[in-house]
Amino acid sequence: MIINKSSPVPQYFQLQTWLMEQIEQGILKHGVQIPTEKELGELTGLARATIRQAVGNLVNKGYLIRKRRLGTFVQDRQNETEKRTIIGILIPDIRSGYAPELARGTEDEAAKHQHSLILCNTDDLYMKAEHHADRLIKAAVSGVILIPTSHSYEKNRLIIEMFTKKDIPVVLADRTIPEIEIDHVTTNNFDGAYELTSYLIQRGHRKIAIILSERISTEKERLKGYRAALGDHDIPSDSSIVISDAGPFDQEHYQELIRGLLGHRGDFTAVFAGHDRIALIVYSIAHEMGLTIPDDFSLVGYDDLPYVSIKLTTMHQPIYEMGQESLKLIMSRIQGDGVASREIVLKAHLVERSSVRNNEMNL
Amino acid sequence: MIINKSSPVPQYFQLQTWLMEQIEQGILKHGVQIPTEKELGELTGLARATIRQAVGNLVNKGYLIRKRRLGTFVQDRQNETEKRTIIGILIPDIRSGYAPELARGTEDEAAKHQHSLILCNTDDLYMKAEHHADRLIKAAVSGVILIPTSHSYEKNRLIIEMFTKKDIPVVLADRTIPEIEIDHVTTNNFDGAYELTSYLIQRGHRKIAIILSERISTEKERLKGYRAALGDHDIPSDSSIVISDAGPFDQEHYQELIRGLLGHRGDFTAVFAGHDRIALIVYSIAHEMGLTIPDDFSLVGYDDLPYVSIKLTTMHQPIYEMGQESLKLIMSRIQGDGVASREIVLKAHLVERSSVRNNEMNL
DNA sequence: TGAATATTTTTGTATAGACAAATAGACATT
DNA sequence: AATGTCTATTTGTCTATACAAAAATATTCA
Repeated sequence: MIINKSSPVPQYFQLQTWLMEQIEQGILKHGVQIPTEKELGELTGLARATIRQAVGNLVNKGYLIRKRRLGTFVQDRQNETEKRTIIGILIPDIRSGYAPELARGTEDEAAKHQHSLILCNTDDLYMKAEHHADRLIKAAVSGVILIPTSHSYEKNRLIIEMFTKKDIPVVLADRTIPEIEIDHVTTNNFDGAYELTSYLIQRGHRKIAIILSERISTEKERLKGYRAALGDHDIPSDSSIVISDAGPFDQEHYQELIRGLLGHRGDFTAVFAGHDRIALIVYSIAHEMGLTIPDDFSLVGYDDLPYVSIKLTTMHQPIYEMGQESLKLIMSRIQGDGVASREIVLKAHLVERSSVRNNEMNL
Repeated sequence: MIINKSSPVPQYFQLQTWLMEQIEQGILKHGVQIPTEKELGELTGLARATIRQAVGNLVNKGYLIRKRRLGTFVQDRQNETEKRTIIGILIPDIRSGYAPELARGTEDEAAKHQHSLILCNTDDLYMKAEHHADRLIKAAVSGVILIPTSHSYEKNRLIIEMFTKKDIPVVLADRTIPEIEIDHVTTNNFDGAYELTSYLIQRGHRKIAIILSERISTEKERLKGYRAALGDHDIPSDSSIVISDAGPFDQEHYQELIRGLLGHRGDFTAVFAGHDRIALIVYSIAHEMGLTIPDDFSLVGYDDLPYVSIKLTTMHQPIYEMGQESLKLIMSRIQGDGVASREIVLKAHLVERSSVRNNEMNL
């Protein structure tokens, strides 16, 4: 190693750069002693003060550590990675649906890995999501769990790119985005809806109404499962009792749709609500109209939300586990897994309560 | 300023300390030029290299900034505060009760102030709380919102001290801790319970059962309000229908207690549930036993939890606002408000639904 | 053998002096 | 008025030297 005395770059800086390269290229590894100041003096022909300046700067930056009488040693710069122990979660609203359960599963798993969780509510708005993404990047999160919004796939992609540009791994939870290679965790929505629909059919229901929003990937799958089950049982689909474009969840809008549906009750004997919150609205509207469940019609939901006080037969989704698995994927990416994007599909299972009437004898 | 040449503490360190004190005591303010190296040399009698070492260290630490030809200036250490834009929230369980609403209010307000929110679930366990506190401190949060656990005031204090030792402001939300000077936000639990009890009395109820846990500060206040209302209406308290030591919320335990209470139904015409989750259990146990509300007995709750599908008359607590106000208190502390500890009391209001029967004619 | 002591090495602290580089501000030039 | 040049000042870089302090190692002594 030669110091260029005529270079405009300071000699201490030349030495400092040289040492840093050695460390970063792994030539000088953690714990290894670098030459003593005297030796460096002989090597470079520089005065000890100059050498001290170079080494001192690297000590300040955390690359080296000096030990009196023993020498100067290479330090593992674990500080940086140690500081970055935060994961972000972008969720539409922590108050709604399964969000608390998901957040809890994620946080518990994060805690196991000594990580913290930053909670961001997007309200399905691009502006808010962007704003949060910006701050998450500034906070140097080491990974992000995203529940894609139902509004625009394009916008979701933009958000994802904000992170991937900075090499921050992203995992999608529950919902997916088409045509994008990214780790994601879902449940078997098709199979679940198939099972749930078959359950209704087995209990003698042939006129099964359904209400959900096709625009959301999970509900789209459920609609497919519903149709497949009907088809396999040779039941023709009746489009008048299929509301598949209900749009993103909006209390009032759904109330209206459901009032409309319950208006011509002769057309169905059971209602498949796209998820439990829809089922709750169906229940309350039915109550309003003086109808009782399952006597006047049967009702099933999807999710198995906690703290639901009605006896709703529904598909239990392993939301807590979804949070856990999402975080595990993030952790494996953080630890440098370079494998292709992975998909984890968890299994939902039917929870039988008492919102479905057995109509078999009526057949 | 005199350097003690015979002191065992290095002279550069003496100078460095002196300069730092000047800055931290505000004698040398942001932007002010400190004496030039030459002047410091004359002042202290030290060699320039020694002075450079002292000043250099402070430059490294970010206290000073050197400008060639111009001199050395005091730097506002805003980097740190700029990076620290994270608030922690310690909550028993994000899934339960009003936690999501509180988290949402907090997060929205934090976003307004360009801050992020780290969510920590403690499960009311000291071990978990300590663990989270540790990591929040390492993550350099600039403030913490704590929902005290019901288990032990001592333990809560320990957690608070972990933060205050590091000058991290703490705000208590909802529940309070006695004998501790700290910012907190609550609702008027006494007045609310008084109003709610009076409401029942006005509707002809004189035998009002209550179930809650006195160990939780909020519920203790509610019990007092309940008793005050009874007293003011000259209704003697019947201890056989007062369950005030139900302990921290535990689904199964409460189910048992409520089954016991509903066993001797002649003793009361209304039940005051300490909070909505208790009310939901009362409702479902009543349902199990074939009782209907409000026909067989009346029921009121406290909280006004969202997504409750029964028509429960209850006190609406401004939980979202509580989250907002808590965060505002934190922000004012961050901005250096040194005032004495503050208490914000928000107002709850009665939400009349249909779980209370008007018994007035029966009197 | 084991404890006390001395030696040696390496970083830590400190001095004195020199020239380089940047630049605000004064001054000169176009 | 705009631009270029000079100057003084301050920090930036660098050398050479000296003694201090810590600590591993060798040596001495009881």
